[in-house]
Amino acid sequence: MERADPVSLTSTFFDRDVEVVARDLIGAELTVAGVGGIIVEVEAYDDQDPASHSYVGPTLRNAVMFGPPGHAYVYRIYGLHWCLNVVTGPVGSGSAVLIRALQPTKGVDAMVTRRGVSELRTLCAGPGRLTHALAIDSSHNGAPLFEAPFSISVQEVKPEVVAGPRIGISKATNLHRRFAAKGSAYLSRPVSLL
DNA sequence: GGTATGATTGACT
DNA sequence: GTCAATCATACCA
Repeated sequence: MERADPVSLTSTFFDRDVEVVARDLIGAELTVAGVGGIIVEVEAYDDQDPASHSYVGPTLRNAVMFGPPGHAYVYRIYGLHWCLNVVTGPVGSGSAVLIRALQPTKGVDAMVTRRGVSELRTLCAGPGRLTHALAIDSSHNGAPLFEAPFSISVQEVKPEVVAGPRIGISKATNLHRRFAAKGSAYLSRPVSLL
């Protein structure tokens, strides 16, 4: 049988508007050292967005967001979890896509061991869970996601994408900048219709 | 110098 | 449903 192979993404993919990249990332496969899965949930942020870390302009913490597209912005949240973002273009726009949930496909055993749970549904369902499962931490901050140990590739099947309000923020809740694979069982939470 | 606050999760009532 | 864990950053004195 014939089928197209997955296409690995390069830096140009990320050098576009943050919402466009966010939608296109749904259904792509993200792995770190061969461990990961299909991206099923993301959120978009930029420097015009009161809920974004980049809203206040460049600082030591968010410097990576204002750097080249395709690089990882990793930060600690609530003192105990890591969150993974992909910087998007153009350079200096302070925009990034928060990766919120994966459907596990590669290296499931390794992820189960790291997380200490075996249910696939919750293995990578949430930004903190996902980074734990893939062993992502501050050492990856600023690293290019289109080079080893990272890999992002577009799959042959593109899920239908739905949008809704973002999760866990108190500002700009009217913006529908959360994107998810419709009907996926691996989301951190169902997409609200608000 | 001190203090308030989160793009969260897991445990518990 | 409520709440503690735990710390880098931001902001105020």
